Amino acid sequence: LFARVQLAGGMYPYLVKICGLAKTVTTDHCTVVAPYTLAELQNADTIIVPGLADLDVDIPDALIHGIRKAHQRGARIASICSGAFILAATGLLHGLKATTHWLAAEELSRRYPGIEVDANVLYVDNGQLRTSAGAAAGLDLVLHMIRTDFGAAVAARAARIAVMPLERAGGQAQFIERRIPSANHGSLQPLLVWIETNPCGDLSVATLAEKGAMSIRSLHRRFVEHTGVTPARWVLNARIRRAQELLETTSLSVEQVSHESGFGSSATFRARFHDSVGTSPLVYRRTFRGE
DNA sequence: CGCGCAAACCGCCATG
DNA sequence: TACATGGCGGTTTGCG
Repeated sequence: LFARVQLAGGMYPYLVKICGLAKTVTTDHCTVVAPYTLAELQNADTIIVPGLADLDVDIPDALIHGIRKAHQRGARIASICSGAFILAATGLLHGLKATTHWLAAEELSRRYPGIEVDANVLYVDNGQLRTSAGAAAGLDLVLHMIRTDFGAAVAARAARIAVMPLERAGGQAQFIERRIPSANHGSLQPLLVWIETNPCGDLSVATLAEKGAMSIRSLHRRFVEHTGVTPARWVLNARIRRAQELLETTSLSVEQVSHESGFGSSATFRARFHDSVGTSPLVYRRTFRGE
């Protein structure tokens, strides 16, 4: 996913290098070739730690030290799946929230009581340190990084290339509820998609409830349970996301952007935008496009 | 900024 | 009994 990211100017912003202790790593089902050594950890801006096939193997000291050193240097470090056990072994996750594959969550919590393990999220973003659940959640996390690095438009293109949804959940929420396959009843997914594609128009909780064929009370409960935020908050986040994309990719006036994103007035839009993003719409556009 | 009003939120409880 | 639903109403939030 990283390797295919392309900016508007045609350049590829990420250089991906696979490194390891050995030149080749054989897993149950395939062999991975790692052309680079662990020394590469000290040059990387972002380090992705993959999962372990066997949770009981000893984590090599060289790897632990390499990761710690890179962390001190300020490198961004993320784990996928049971890779959280490697990060946990470095001690860096102590006192932080983290996640891992749901089958391994209990074990992680047992071994490292200092880590607040949450098995119900797709990924946890602690800024410099991030952990993600199963393999697919790793892609969600990477997409999230691309979005914060280069904006929604670039991330959207990467998502399209990978044929995956840009946001399985969202906005400002730092974690995302994982959908368990069996929990199909009353899925919010169609509603979320509808909100995402129709930011303008009537998205009051009353119409949302009607659209989702449930009561306002249930809608509210479902949203909090599955997304971590209330319905109105989710709608607001979706509108901010749309506004950001419009600011990034078009030259529409703030007035037009606010209207196209579903805000009733540009005054409200400016206020809400500043609350969520931290800057005004025009400043956001300017800094995003590079002066 | 502040005002007035409507919507949203959420604990509580009844119901199926 | 365990659980999901949804209505009520007091309080908070947010819009114009």
